[in-house]
Amino acid sequence: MFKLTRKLEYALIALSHINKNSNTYSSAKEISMQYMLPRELLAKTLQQMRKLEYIDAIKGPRGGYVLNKKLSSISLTKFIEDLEGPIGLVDCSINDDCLQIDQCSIKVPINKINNNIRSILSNVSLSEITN
Amino acid sequence: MFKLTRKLEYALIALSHINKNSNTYSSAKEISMQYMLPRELLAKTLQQMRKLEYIDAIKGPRGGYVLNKKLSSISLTKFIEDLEGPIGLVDCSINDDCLQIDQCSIKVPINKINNNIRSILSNVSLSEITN
DNA sequence: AATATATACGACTAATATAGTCGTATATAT
DNA sequence: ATATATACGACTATATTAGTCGTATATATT
Repeated sequence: MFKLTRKLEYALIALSHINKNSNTYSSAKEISMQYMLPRELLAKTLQQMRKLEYIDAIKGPRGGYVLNKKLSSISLTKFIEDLEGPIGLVDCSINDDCLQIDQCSIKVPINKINNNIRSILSNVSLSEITN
Repeated sequence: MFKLTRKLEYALIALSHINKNSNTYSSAKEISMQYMLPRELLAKTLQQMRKLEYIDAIKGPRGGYVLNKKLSSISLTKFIEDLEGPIGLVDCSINDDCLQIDQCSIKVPINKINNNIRSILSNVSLSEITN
């Protein structure tokens, strides 16, 4: 319950690695080998992070990725939602199509908890995870 | 991301209903109709809650379920983990079989966040959700 | 110019987890 | 006796997540 996806795990591990090796470009190959992560999936994740402008990509031999944003300026909520979509304990925290309408007894309290979780994650920056 | 399972949703809705109708027994049929929940799945969920002694069951006509525990005395962490197993953002918060071992850069900070989430949920009682 | 190495990306398959159904047994109030 | 309710295991369906593959493109190096 409440597991992070592997994509997120890999993304965080990759960012941590790229951050610690900011003097060079880190390639998908290098990261996948060092942490024993499936290469192609990691590559896709890195590509997604580049699209989201978390990192920059340099093609060709000796190429790879570098940070493009200050990790301390990114909250975990933003990062998770950028990669995986909105955080919501129940569907109706995200959209409105629920048959229950007024019948539903738990919507309000669940959404409070949802906000609490988002707020915890908002108070954690990526640098706290990748350091 | 971070969605509750339907089982959990149904369980909370059912508890809320049973709680509000503590003068009679609430049946699976009645609850499933009122909230438009799939009957069999709800029934299973109620059976699981009975096994966990959250509710008592009475068989036969006019039978159904009643509360067997004070909702205010049960934390959401306990309830979720009883129904769905341990809360853990990553597998290594739960078990130890990870190839990474020392290599892993994110284990410690992730586990801190995990504890924060568990602690939020621990400070919410079922009565806060079902009232 | 040729080669090797790297990212980019869409299409695909595989694996897993969640959701939901069905059949049958048992208890009990009327 | 009958109807209504829980109990429960086996099963199927669906959705989500995880992972692979093929092909294109850019570029440093020789």
